[in-house]
Amino acid sequence: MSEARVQPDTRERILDAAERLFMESGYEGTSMRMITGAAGVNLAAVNYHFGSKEALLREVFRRRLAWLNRERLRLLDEMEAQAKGEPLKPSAILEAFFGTLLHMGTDESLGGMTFLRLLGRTLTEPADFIRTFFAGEYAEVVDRYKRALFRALPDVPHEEIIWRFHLMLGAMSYAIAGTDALQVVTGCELDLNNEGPRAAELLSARVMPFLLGGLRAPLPQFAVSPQQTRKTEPSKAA
Amino acid sequence: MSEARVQPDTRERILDAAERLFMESGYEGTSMRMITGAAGVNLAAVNYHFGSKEALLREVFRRRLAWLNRERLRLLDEMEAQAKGEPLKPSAILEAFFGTLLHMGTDESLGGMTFLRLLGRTLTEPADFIRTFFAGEYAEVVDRYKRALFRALPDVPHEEIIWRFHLMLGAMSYAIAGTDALQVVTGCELDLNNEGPRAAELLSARVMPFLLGGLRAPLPQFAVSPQQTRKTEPSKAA
DNA sequence: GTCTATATTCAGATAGAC
DNA sequence: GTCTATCTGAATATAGAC
Repeated sequence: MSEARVQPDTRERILDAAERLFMESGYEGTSMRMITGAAGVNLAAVNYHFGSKEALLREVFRRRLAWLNRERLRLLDEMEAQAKGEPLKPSAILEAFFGTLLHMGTDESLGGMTFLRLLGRTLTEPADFIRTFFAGEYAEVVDRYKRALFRALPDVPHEEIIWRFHLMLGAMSYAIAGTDALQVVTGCELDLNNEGPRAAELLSARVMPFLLGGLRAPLPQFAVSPQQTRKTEPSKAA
Repeated sequence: MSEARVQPDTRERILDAAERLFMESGYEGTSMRMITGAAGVNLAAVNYHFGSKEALLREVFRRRLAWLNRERLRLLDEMEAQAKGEPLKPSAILEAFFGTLLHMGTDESLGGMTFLRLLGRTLTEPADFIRTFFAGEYAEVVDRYKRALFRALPDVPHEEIIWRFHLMLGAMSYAIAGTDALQVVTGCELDLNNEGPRAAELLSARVMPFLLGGLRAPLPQFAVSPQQTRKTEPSKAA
């Protein structure tokens, strides 16, 4: 990376501004003029540096997901090496997958809470090119973690595990992205916005027990077919 | 609001088309021309009948949420009357809140799966007017259900209950709205799209145990006693 | 109530001077 | 690499005939 010290690097400023604005207003709701205005650069600079608005969005994510994917794979490799062939604990798998994500929220150089919220929100953007982009970016990591969960929960049908993976992703995404949306719905302000870097720790303590509780909940009747699974008694709260 | 004649009712056709297109492409991603084209009506008809695109969106939701809110309140009233002052069971509360929602997915006259997915997806739309609209529509029902949960879980801090309400809403919304988005992420096709009316039953059997497991998961350490905010070990492992 | 035609604004993208 | 000026198309909305 060539450090443009004299100037605060046009490229980076565009990416930072786009990251924040896509988070606040969504992809369709953010115009190039809003981005270049906020970044303090010329309108033409986006197309010069990135080629198009779509390509800009992809680059906004690529620079963050590169680290996230690498870290998630590294942690899984490490845990599996230590386990010497034994299945991992579900809680350890979730901690690696979601904890790594939440860690980004504490580190501004990894995008901080802005990127976390952008990521959660963008997963529901309907545009086709966004969905195909994420499919490619996530494929390897999700496949590895899915297989780790299959081994960790040998009595649970694979389809059920995939469903619960979906549900955990959904809960986590809303917990992060929908902070203000859901606050409006539940009419109650949660202490996330004012906490800055600590927000991710608070989130983690709140969310991880919920996810584990959901993942290990009793199976629905019709899903138990292959071999009668011991009903995981959902340890009562409080 | 005056009744139109025998016609296939321009107003309804616009609402139906808008419901589907907003679900598929989002609010910003759907143009008036797409809507009037799909509905087979004139472009000017939307502004004649509804006044603006924003007002159209609100009306799309109002005609469905009227039933949903009424039914949710009715069920809660009924249960509370039968309980004669005793707290309700958490599972009964969730069944009333989320089961009513899922029931709409089985009934085409209530919008079917199209509306369910639209609702889940629209909760994350960043536009301001959408968020304030939902705040007003949801206020009463959410307040009533929150209070029912407070009574049902007297040992759990209110803030924790609200968080878990958020998380349940998020999981449910993604399970419904993000069907294709998350399928792309997890790289696995779930049997939702082809099941038609049965989709809601399948969803219910899959999702309700997960939600209950999450709601009743062990509490994070710091939520029990307000002073110590230690790093939390989310209780038991596998 | 429905339609045509149009006003107005704003979007993404680019050509070409510097 | 950066900037001005502009192209082209599409968006919402409305005026006014029928």
